[in-house]
Amino acid sequence: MARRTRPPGPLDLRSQAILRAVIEEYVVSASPVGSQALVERYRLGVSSATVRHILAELESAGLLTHPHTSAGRIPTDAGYRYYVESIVESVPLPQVEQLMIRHQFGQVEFASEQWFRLAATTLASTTRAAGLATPAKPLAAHLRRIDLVLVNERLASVILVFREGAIKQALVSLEEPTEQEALTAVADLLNERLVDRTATGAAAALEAVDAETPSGRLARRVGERIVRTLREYDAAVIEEVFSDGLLNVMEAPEFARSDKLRRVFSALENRAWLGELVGAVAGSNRVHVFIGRENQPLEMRDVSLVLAPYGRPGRAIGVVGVLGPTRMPYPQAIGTVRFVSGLMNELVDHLYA
Amino acid sequence: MARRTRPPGPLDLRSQAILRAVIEEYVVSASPVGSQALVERYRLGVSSATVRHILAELESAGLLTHPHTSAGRIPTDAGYRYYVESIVESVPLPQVEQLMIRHQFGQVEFASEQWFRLAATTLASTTRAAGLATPAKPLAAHLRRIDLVLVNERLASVILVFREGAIKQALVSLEEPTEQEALTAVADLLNERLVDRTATGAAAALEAVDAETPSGRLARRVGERIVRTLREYDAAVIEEVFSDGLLNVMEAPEFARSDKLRRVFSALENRAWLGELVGAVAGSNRVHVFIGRENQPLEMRDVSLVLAPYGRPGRAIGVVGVLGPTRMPYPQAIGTVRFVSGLMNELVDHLYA
DNA sequence: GTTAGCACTCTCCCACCTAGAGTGCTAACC
DNA sequence: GGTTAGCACTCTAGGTGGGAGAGTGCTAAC
Repeated sequence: MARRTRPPGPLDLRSQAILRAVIEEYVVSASPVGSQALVERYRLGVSSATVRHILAELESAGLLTHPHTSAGRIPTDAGYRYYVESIVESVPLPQVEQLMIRHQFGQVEFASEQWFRLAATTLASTTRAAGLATPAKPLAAHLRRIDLVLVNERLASVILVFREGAIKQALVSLEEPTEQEALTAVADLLNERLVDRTATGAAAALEAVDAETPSGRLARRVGERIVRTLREYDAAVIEEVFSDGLLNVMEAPEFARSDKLRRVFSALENRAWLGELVGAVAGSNRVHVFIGRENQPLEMRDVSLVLAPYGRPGRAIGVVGVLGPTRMPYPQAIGTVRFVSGLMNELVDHLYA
Repeated sequence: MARRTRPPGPLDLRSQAILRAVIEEYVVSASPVGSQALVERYRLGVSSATVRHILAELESAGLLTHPHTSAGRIPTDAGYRYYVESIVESVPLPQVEQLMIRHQFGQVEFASEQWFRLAATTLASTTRAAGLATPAKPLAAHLRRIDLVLVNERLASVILVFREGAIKQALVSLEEPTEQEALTAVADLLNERLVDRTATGAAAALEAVDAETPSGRLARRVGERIVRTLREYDAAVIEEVFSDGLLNVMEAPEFARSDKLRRVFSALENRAWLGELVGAVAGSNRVHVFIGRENQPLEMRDVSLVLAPYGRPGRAIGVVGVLGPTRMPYPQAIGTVRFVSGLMNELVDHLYA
């Protein structure tokens, strides 16, 4: 038997149809699919013996597998991959649902910090999987405005507004008792010098501030805090990943025992990996699919991700998508993610138009 | 047998000691405790037969129960309640850990939006349960400052800074193409009229703005958006519940099958209930313990919560605490929650001092 | 190339058994 | 009267064995 996991290669149409049938049957039934069931439920025009023959071929090509001798076939990760790449088209979200979702987004049109949350929630309920979304993070933060508010005489709150609409806040302790007027003057000065700059630009501009006068020292101190906040903001790969509908994933029978679930949750807490994914997805404008063991951290071996970027290329990028069991209705998931990322693009466009 | 769940009543010292031994043994072993094991591991000075007798009494008092005839005893919710109320004192966190935690909080002393996240993370890792925390939400939002930034000629971003240091952002669409100068003028006007007011006060003050001039109309439009944002902020019972370490809960053997876990997660998504809890806890300055079925939503029947408020009574209140299986080391959990809520109080005090 | 037929394999489920843990009760003891 | 040893009893966990059912792979015929 030299034909052990022969590389996939192009499949003839009949084999494709059978692979497709196995996958689509398995996606709904969650249990191995036998040759009998296939001939009964799909008009393949051949007998179960022939189907068995082809199933054996698909298995030796590495696209299907066997839990044990006398069980039906289940797709491998490679099988799903072939299915997604070569067999099916994505299924667009039905018009009715598109309208409903547009309506919901209309409700939060003027609350930009809600957008990505709603995206995750929408994806979760539409695909019955977990929805994921990150806010659109600027590649390099450009200051748009600085605001200083006195909290008490030795503590000030710095509010930074970025060109992309994001906001950051930080506290600065003050060396001397200070009044709001002095702070406001410093804010005016810093607005003049630092606005429209990135972290390094702001640091350079700050050097030019006279450190001899009391107000100059105050400006320096506050300015340094601002630069540090900018640097921290730039350094964060992703600011936040919002997820919703993890309950949907818990309901899948493959996660009935909680050790598998635990793996998924611990992977979701793995910020470094999520950052990498966002990076991978942000590059192009497509919907990306990551299936089972294709995912770097082994914890994610039982789930698939369907992700798409949104935002303004080169300026601010976020990611939306779904996470579900590898046994996932990919065509629908891809269609839904495509629609939602498009919607997010429209919203973000308003900020730049 | 008329002695079916006789009300607890005061227990003699020996019964208390045995109840305590059963609970503490069960908390670490997670399996029913028999009379034999008790005499072996705790010097009770009596034989297993006597212990059996007392166990039977504790059971008829409703403090212990039996999974089945030939199994040992496990505590009931009432048993844990009696244990927490009448038998044990809370165990303070060891000095070493207190220092480590203080050090970590020192790192984020000037990043107030991190405080409650760190609280949850700290509680999770220290108690090996899930940590929960809400930001300190003002009871009624007082405006401290308004900032307007032009996004594009028909869209402006409103930034509201509250007395308590919180920030809210909203977008306003503008009826006519507008320049930043005009917006800044409006911001000055609104700052003058609306600052230090609550939602209703601001709405009243807005009435006085002349709606005839173009800038008056702009001020009205922006002002109305501000009032709506204030109202929304006030209406939200809790803004956000941050949780960390849910993995710890998943690891407990009682959640090996995922249906129980699912219940917990779905209860955590129940905002209304969390709001009620926060309300209940916010009133007094104690650590509150909610055990198993004492919790309103039946989904929470398998877990306990140990919660404490922090913040400024009458002004801004948040809640920190842990969520774990009912089989939880209560004395340690209570001690840790008490310590962390004290720490949070210190941090918040800086904002008011 | 396709199909019917068939032996084979493996899981699932049920019934059954045994060992072990722990109980409740009773009678004796201090 | 409280405490204890002894004992019969109950229930679970875990192991064994067998039968039904599903599905396979192979072979020989079409």
